[in-house]
Amino acid sequence: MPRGATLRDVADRVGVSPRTVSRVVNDEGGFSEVTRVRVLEAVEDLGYQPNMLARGLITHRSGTVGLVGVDMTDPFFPAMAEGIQNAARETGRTIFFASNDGDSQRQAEVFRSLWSHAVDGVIVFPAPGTIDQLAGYARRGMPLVVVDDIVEFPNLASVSFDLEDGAVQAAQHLLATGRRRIGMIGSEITVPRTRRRERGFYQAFESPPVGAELPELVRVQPTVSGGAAGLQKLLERRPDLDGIFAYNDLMAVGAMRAAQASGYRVPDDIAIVGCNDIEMSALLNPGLTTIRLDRPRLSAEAIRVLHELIEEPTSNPTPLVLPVELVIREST
Amino acid sequence: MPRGATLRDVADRVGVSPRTVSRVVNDEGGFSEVTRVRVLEAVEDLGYQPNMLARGLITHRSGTVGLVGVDMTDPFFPAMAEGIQNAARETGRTIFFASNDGDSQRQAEVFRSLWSHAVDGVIVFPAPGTIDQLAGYARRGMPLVVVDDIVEFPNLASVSFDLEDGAVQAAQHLLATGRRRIGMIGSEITVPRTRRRERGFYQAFESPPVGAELPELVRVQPTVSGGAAGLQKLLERRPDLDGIFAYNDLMAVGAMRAAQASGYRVPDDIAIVGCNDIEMSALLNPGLTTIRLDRPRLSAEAIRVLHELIEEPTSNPTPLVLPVELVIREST
DNA sequence: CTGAAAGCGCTTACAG
DNA sequence: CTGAAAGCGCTTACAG
Repeated sequence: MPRGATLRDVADRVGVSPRTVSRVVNDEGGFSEVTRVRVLEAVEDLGYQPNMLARGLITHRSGTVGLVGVDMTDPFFPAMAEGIQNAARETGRTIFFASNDGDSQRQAEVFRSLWSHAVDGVIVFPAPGTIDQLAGYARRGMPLVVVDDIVEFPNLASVSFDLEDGAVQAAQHLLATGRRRIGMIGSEITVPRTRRRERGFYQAFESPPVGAELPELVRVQPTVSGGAAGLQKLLERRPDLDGIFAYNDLMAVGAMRAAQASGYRVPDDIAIVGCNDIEMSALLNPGLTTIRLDRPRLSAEAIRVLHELIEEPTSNPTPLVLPVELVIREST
Repeated sequence: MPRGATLRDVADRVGVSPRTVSRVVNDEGGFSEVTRVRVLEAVEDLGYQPNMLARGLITHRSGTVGLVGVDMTDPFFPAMAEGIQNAARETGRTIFFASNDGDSQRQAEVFRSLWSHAVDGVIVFPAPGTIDQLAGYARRGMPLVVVDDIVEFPNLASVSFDLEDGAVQAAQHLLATGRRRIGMIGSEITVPRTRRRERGFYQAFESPPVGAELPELVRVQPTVSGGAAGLQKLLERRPDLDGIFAYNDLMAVGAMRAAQASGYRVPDDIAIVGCNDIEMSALLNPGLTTIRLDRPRLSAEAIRVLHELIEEPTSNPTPLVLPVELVIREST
């Protein structure tokens, strides 16, 4: 941490008090045009940059926002993080970034650190089972936005995608295109958001078309290899399976490769629908039919809601749930 | 930015001076066991967390490190960022994250902000043409590590991959597997690192096998659609092309899809080699032969070198260039 | 082993 | 329109 010019350095050069420089730098008004020009010249000459540490100590605004993801290598995450980072910059805030690795302990460490650094607020993709932990920070006055989950708590907002409906759309699409023996490869991580996707999936079978059989469900790790394992399990139960809905696109890819390796053709023998529409999905062969999430929209809403919370900490915002859309490609 | 318990709150509760609490919290020694226990109890009870803003103001160590990427949605980046973030956490530092979008102006904004927040150092994937900008910050005392480029400057280290050799390996592999009419799809962004890859590519043709023709080169945007356009351009020049080396995997995917769309079989008619080994490359059909970069290694080295620079700001580190490896899959 | 004083670089509240 | 004083929450340098 190098030392640059200070308010006093600028003041000494111009021959005014630090208070006057502060007024000009923050454009508070109450100074003459001559003073303004001379101060700004000195600021330029000395390369003065205000020290946010000193400013934050007084104003209780550090100009920083925490972004806590699960794992940056999740292909769903980077586009969201990029959007959040851009939106934050436009409001003059810088992003602290950290991963919780889906682990409650690690998330606790991360929040301790963010608290120490006096962040103005945090956007978090919560580790499973950490809502109480988060609510604790919200109670202590930290503005918090939970992404990808539906939570109601004072000083804590939540924004998420309507993936219950996404699962309905996926299953209905499989049924509408003539599939009758359908399986879902779900996630073995048991949190409300995984359960919602399963609920939507089953909901589509409440008034099934003629000939549709009861759907199958397996739960595996939400990874490529998990998806492959899930497909194997489903085929053991039911070798004549003709449609798959996977919890996410990575699992769908795994299932697709495993099906092809077992001699099934996609989509001729088995149709596959994923979820998330990650960048890779359009580039696969065959292209993956999936549920598209408007990630730029979620990024923008998350930052917007967080800023509202920062300005008005007592408000009790209602959870925001964004619509999703089926994208049909060659895998169905 | 909420207000938590302060050193004084803890001191008042125990009945000692803030100075004593400071000693215990920082484990400086010079206190009795009784005092230690009572202070730590009070710290626990009050949920005291040191304010890094106040501490940083005095110590000139903020406990933060900047990570400046080009664009988080570049599939090469997230695994690196995750590694850097984990390594930083182990040394008790938190990451400020920002993208420069490959733009010099934006990078300048980002650095102004990082300077204001008094980062202890920065790891940067530089925007094209910004070495002078970065050298300026290094000169002002900011420890800096440049990734993916070779730079020599006081107080500034650089770590990168030997992609000149990677290009040699790629071209030699194409030649060794019998390809004779080979093209390279290069990047239109003109910086030393793109030129190095082209140099390596040509180097492999300095003593070519019998029948090998002079290679072709086109330069396009380093994206999927750029790769597709690049392949079209190469085929216009030379419809009997039988081997391609692409600047990165995204371009290789674009070239692969474009070749297939034009009726060429991969690898039967045209073999394709990419570069970077992003996660997607193993999941394509056919799987992409490419140059693997040891990203965890680079992350670890970047943080290690940065910490050395933070401890010893005057040292003049030699650029670190890491070896790379060809990964053969079905596209060749 | 412990504490009073000064000060990091700013802003707030006040006086002129 | 301008400035002197106090203080944010800590650490440093010193005294006892």
